Amino acid sequence: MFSELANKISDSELEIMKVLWRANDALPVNVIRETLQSERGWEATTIKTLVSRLTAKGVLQQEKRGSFYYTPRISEGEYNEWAAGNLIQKLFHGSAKALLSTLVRSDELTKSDIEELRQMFTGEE
Amino acid sequence: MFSELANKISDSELEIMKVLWRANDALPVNVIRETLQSERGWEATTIKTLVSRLTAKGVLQQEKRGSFYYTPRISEGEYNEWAAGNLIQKLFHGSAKALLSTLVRSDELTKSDIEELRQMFTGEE
DNA sequence: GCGTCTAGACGACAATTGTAATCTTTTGGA
DNA sequence: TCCAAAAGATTACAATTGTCGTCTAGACGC
Repeated sequence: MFSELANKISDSELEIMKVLWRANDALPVNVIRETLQSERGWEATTIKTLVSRLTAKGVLQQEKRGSFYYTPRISEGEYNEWAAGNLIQKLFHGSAKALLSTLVRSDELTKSDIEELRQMFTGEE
Repeated sequence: MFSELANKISDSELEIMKVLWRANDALPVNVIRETLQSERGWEATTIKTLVSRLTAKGVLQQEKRGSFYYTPRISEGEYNEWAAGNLIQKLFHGSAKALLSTLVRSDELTKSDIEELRQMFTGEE
């Protein structure tokens, strides 16, 4: 039920979302800007545009407290779940196992990754 | 080393790739068209455009045999690996385990999926 | 040889995206 | 109270994407 929101987030916009998710709190644009200006070298207006677009799309919620503060209407976990599910549908015929097999077979997983996964599946609960 | 090719494939273009991957052989546009016209309801020119774009991007290789036959320059496995790795980098800080945890915690995996995965990690080889 | 059909080239056009500049309205400070 | 700085709105503009239409040059049947 978040897919309508999630599939509207572009790559650049995602950077905005990440800042808000990390902050875990409503933030005004200038705080987002401070973070992303150093991290990505973006101009202030670029950030504003992205925030506006996300708000227009309904992905961010705007709240007036002096200036505007923004809150995501979709959590990082929800988004990540959606994105993973989306990939699985699009490329792996809906089979999470197929995705896993691909990862195991590729260089994506180091030996120690595999060991951790093994523990995840054999370990507790 | 396939990332330059992979990250240029758009969603619609991917449908073309899937047909070629399934065929596992070079195909002329009209065969691709027959498949996709029924499956997706696309007009012939739409298919041609997508094939041309993929060729221009270097993702498909064109070979003149009477009419043109097309072959992918990236395999489905390579593409899927790239896409999975890309997702992991973009959303899971490079941790395949984090992706897995998300899948396990979400509805993406059924009980029997999890059982299969457990076997994958504890079973043979 | 002539007309038709098709493959391929080229053009089109709106929506989205990445990246920003400029204009306007607040607003906090001297 | 007036101004500069910040915040927000508006505009911009090229590239990509999704979807097609049209035009042309061969290929094929009669």
